[in-house]
Amino acid sequence: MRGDPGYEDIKLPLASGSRRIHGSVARDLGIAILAGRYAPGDVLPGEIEFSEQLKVSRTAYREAIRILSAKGLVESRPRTGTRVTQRSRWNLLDPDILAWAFEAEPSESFIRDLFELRMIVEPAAAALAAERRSGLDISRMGHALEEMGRYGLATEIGRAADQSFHNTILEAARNGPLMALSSSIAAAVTWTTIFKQRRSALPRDPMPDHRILYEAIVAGDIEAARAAMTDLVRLALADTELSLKA
Amino acid sequence: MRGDPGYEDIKLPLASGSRRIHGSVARDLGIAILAGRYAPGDVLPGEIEFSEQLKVSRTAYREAIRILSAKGLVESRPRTGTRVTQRSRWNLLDPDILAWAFEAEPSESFIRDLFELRMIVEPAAAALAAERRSGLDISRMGHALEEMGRYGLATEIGRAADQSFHNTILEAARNGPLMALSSSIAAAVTWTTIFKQRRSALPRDPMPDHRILYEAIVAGDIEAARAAMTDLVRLALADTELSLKA
DNA sequence: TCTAAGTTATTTGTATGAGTAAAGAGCTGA
DNA sequence: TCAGCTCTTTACTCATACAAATAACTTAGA
Repeated sequence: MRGDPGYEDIKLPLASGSRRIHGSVARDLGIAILAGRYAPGDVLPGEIEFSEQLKVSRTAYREAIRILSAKGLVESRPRTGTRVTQRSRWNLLDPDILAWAFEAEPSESFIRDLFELRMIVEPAAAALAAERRSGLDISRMGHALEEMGRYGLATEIGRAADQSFHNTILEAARNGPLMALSSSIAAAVTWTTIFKQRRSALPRDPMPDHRILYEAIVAGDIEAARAAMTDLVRLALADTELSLKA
Repeated sequence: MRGDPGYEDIKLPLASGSRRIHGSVARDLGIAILAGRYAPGDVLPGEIEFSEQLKVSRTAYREAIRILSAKGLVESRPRTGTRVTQRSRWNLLDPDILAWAFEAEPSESFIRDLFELRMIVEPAAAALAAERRSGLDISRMGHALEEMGRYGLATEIGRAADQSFHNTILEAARNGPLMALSSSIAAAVTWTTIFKQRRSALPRDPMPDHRILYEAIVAGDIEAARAAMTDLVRLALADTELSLKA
């Protein structure tokens, strides 16, 4: 199923590959579902048969199914078996599901939907951050920005700084659920960034936009921060679309 | 822990109490964690000890832990045991977690955070819906609105219509991740609505605001839809704050 | 013939016990 | 002081048996 090299080599910050068997099985099945190899409504083979087929114990298999069930991908009942639920019941913002979706070659429309959501959420978060940021937030963002400038997005450490920059903004917004949402999206952004890097070098220097955003938040200028983040996401979308077509 | 009657009597649309043991244990522990009875960093008792204490088999207990782990609440490793993760790693937008949070008497700040997120997401969703709605969407919304007017929010069927109304808007926005986000929030909204109802009758007729929103979406007026939804959420927040203080 | 109650068979759910593998703690030697 | 080893605790995996739930079937009664 995955003769495709390259993915495994990328070290994710929170991928938590979790080499445990139940984790691997959940991951494999999750990817298969998101890839459409099991469609909503499909009934999986029975526990005994399927676990034998996967060469794992029934216990491990069942724990994998519990994981998928917790994320809304499947639903099991006695007698009827375990079936894939309707797509509308999937927790598409779950970090694992997003990661799996990107491993399964996400559709272009899915990526566009994610960017649409970013365009809604992140400017608002930036605005809140400009309103509520503390001195600590500012210094952290400054540090991240500096590292980002020094190493660039082509390096692991540079991407980590980018993530840290965005993450600090979301922390500064002081909103737990919003933070959770952003973490998920951030994971997806990481993947799209990697996508971009895999095709070609980034065609544009991302630093100026980041600096404008940073200045706006430091100044506490709410509307400027909102506008700067809007631009930033828009440009990221443009880059992504470019690399998808390329 | 909960001598407080009333919760169990409320029939939720998708509560899916799932009377299976692993589900109950996950629910109980999840509520305990969200209530702060187990704090981030705390280590749970060992599998054997804890499962005996809970009077369930290790199998069922472990499946419960897998569920919590899938939602980011806990993390288990050999030798270290199972510990509650940092709050920032929790999937606060997971429908189950939101439900558990409300069972655990959510803090006022948490509710405010949720409304803040609604204020960001739902007006944008309404705007998208005004842009993309189909005839089917319109007729569904109209039907829901009518039922809502007929039965009122004090009845089960009326609340279902309210949910259906909002749900259709989010469907009309044609964005999977946004839809998933909204479903989670919708669940929370259900709870806050019930909260409101428990204290006192709703002090204000919600229908006019809903009708204005409906008309805007039907007319395809993007900005009007955005504004109408903004008002609607703002009023809902005001009502909720009122009933929290009462 | 149709309906409703009861029965059966199939599938997931729960329990238990044995053994494996991972990872922190402590020891040992340089 | 520190690198490496052993030890021990803990979750992880496996196999097996049995229980519970429920869709499908069967049968009794009208």
